[in-house]
Amino acid sequence: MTKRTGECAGPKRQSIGARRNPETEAAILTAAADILREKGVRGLSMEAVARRARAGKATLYKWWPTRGALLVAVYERLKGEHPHADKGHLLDTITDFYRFVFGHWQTPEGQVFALIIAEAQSNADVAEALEGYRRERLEALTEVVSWSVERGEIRPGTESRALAETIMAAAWMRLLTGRLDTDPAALARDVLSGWLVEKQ
Amino acid sequence: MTKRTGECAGPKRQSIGARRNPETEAAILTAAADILREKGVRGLSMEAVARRARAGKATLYKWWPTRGALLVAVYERLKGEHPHADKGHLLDTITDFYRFVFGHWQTPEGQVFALIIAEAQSNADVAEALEGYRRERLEALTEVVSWSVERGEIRPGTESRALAETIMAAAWMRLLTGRLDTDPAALARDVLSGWLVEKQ
DNA sequence: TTCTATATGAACGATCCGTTCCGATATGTA
DNA sequence: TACATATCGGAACGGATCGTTCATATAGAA
Repeated sequence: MTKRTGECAGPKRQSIGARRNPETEAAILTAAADILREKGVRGLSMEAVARRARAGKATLYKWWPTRGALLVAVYERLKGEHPHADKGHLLDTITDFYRFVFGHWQTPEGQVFALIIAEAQSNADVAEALEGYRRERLEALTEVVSWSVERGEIRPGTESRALAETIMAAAWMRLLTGRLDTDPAALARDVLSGWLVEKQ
Repeated sequence: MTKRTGECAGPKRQSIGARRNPETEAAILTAAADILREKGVRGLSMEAVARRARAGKATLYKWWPTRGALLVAVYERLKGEHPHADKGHLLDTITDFYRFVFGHWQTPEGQVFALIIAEAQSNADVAEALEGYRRERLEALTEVVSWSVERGEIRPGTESRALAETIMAAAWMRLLTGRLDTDPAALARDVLSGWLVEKQ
């Protein structure tokens, strides 16, 4: 079994003097993202990224000292905006939320997120970055939920943040167990119906 | 930086004829579990396991062709029973459930579970084993929830399996984001209070 | 006894690790 | 102009692991 060693892509760059070359940074992050898409996280070696980006390993290690740092950088670059458009009813809003994230996670770019969670289990740098992102997303989701609470859609006394975390956990669970084909509307109903004041 | 290469432990075994040596299997799985405890998943190389178990690499690869297969075998051996003692009230039952799993996941043995989930993101064998385990656990939890539904504790019309999955997802979320110090009672309340007929 | 399947230990070529050199390039300052 | 500075690509290193393949020894099964 001959192991295909990654091909080189793109032109070679040079130093542009006593400052960092933005093209080099872009080329490396692009190469890393491409490798992740094509070969998964197991194929993402520093060697392979340097080869593909036509960059020196010294350059790579200078700016991203660990594989975790590189992974986080790729992720920061790829992560899309999660719009939380308030649809007037929380059930619709969360259905849309699930539809959006499941769709996003099914794209090659979105699949990186599962790898980030995986890497975070054995890499403190990645874990820290993931935790920051989780908090950020939780706050945004909490805000949407709290609007619904103010409108009286939800049982009085409900803690918005707790419910938001439940909503988020259900999504992560589907991601990590390969069930992104779950029906967003059904999931939203399963998660939320207990909390809604007006029973459907 | 001198990298400590794992020590050998235990006696050397021999062939016991034209059949598999159960001592070899035990020695290898024990060595793998020990390495996981001591050095984490990054230290779990086939080389290191063979060295520590005083086994030949050929033997290792014969029975566990991939690292994922070995990880699953270790996990199958370590996984403890999750007792779902019905406490009469679902809130108490789930509080106990969270207390048990968080405690278990904080032990060296339990930490393997997070690594299994991580490995499942890039290893189909592990993903399949994880999915089987998830289904098994979900059924057990669903049963407990359904008892509660029958007792009338929960809003009528609640789907036991959906609620059970929500309960489980909340636990996984805490595991994967390093928040096993979450208060079990508070979490159970945050997840369940919307579904309980008698408020708070 | 002969056949078969196992277990250990050693070696192989290959890959990746993290680091360290080198020479070339281009900026900013004196 | 002259020079120090900082980057970049490329190559090499010692070490570790990978997955495979030998040789040798063991002992049950036919």
